[in-house]
Amino acid sequence: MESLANFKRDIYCGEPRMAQLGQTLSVCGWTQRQRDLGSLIFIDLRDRTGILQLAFDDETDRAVFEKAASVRSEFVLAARGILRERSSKNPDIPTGDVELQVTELRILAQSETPPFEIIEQVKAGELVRLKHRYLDLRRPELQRNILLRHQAAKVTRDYFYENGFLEIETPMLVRSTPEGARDFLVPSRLHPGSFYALPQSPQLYKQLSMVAGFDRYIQLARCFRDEDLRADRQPEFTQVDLEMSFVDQDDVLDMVEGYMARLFQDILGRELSLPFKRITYNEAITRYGSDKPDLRYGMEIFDLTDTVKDCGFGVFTGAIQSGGGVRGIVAKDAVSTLSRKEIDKLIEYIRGIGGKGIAWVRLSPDGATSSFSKFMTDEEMDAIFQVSGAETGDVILLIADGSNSAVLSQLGLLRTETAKRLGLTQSDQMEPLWIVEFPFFEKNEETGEFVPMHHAFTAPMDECLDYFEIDKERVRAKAYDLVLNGVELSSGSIRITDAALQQRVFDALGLSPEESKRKFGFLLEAFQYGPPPHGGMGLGFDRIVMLMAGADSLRDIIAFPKTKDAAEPMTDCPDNVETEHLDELGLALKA
RNA sequence: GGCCCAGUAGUUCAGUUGGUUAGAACGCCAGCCUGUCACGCUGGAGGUCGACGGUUCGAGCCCGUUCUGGGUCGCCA
Repeated sequence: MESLANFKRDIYCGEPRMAQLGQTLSVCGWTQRQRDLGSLIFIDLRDRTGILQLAFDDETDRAVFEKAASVRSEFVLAARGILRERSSKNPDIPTGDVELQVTELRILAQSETPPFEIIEQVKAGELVRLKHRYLDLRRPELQRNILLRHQAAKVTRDYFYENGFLEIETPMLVRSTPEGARDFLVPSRLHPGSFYALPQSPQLYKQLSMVAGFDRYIQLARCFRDEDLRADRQPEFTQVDLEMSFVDQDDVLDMVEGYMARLFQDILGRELSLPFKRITYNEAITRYGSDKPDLRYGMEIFDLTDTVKDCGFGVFTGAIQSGGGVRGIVAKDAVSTLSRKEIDKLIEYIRGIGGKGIAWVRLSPDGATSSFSKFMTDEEMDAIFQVSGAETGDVILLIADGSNSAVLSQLGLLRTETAKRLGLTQSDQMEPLWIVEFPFFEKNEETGEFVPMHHAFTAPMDECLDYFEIDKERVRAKAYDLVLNGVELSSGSIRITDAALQQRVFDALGLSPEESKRKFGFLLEAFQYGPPPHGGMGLGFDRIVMLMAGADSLRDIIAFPKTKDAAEPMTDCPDNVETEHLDELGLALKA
């Protein structure tokens, strides 16, 4: 190992060009590859900007040459030399016209042979890469993603700062709230038996910042939720959290649309056309069976309930008689992709999510085949074709269930799954969409209780105030979600600032005055001192970066992510702690 | 918590109806090589077949349990 003394890097590996020919340059980096041709050695030196070829030949000092011969993959080198033109050029890399004829070489660090190759098209599995995350991060793909994330963070701050937002840090140690997701708890040493929670979002603090008069707040906030993971869900994540005073819904949506447009323009050079489409929650559910539909493809849901209510197929009539219905989607030009075997897989998928099955029609050019036509008259089948709008080459997929909401949610998932199988989700089109007019209440199917769909401080729509006590399911909220290509990117709302209205909400939720005071007293108290009308939202920064990077998983755009069960293989976290440590916290583990 | 998929050399994988000494590619090590850039050529090393138990004369292969990783539903803004 050699020292860096009296060596000063003056250029990154990815930068040298023909313009610098003849100059003496100093570079530092990692050995991508060493090629020893006998009396000629090449080393590809890599840093975060790219690769530069170092050349050693008979003009090289013998000791330097032998040192170059000893270099192996991922050795850290400092090299000084003269930039010269290559005799045979490499058009595949930006520095491919030049190479550094090395006169001085230092091996700053050696390296074990890495457990996997540091290359773009890595073949190693997730686990081995996560165990050596610092090596995986050296790969160009992850280097690009982390750089992209950095740029996105910068554009985010630029945009909101330019629009008068203040960045305010909110606490990481907060009061636990029983609502919503599970909290990560942090035991308090100074208050044995008491716990902090890590914030699920800075919701209450940003509202208090509005009461404090900061008017516009922004934070790239770390948030924590102790729930099961998915490809697009990590236990800790970053939210572009914002709140604005003296605004109504449209002001917030406009501000966020401007942000998204700026982000995509500045970073990807892509134009998002404004304003974004808006549809209501009810419309989204009826047309797409989802509150986060992917609009890159159609496949809208149609209703066959009336058409088949008197047909001879018991599955259909049975569902309708028990209060449900029959609806379906048409997969355009899918007859070759959706063979009977493939449809069987879809049926299996539907059963996996609690459905009973799929009734289908394949309209192949040499005649239609169907799982249920033998129960139907020709006229009834024609009516189905009519309503569905299906044509030759299409496949009709139908779901019948005794509950309409089950029909719709199954079709929503089936629509997504079918699109995946048809390759419709490969498109790099961007289809942003606002979902507005969310229901205020959501009925818990098990307990029958009404809970807020968003949260208890969400303002109801003005025209819904009359239904609060008489028809809860009819109350809609000034709550909105931003969806991009089927991914929920953000949600927000206008907040309640009127004490009397807030009390009506608590009453409707069955929260006693004592209970609401105990849980949210500080907020209610603050609202007695002149709260400005305000609203805002929280955008999933990780998901936005994921979409911009074209990544399939959040793990690809977070430097040090967790695995599916919220562990980190590299540091073996979480881990046990010493008994003394627990004692100090007044904690004991269950045997 | 449910369902599905995967686990064999450092890595990615193959491994026949259960049958002798478990293979390939890349990587690694050594030698040769003056224009390579996924250098080339020659040779070599490298395995608790995730773990435990069972069936069998005999298990990488069959059965059970379990661990690990991934996807998904529930859950979750």
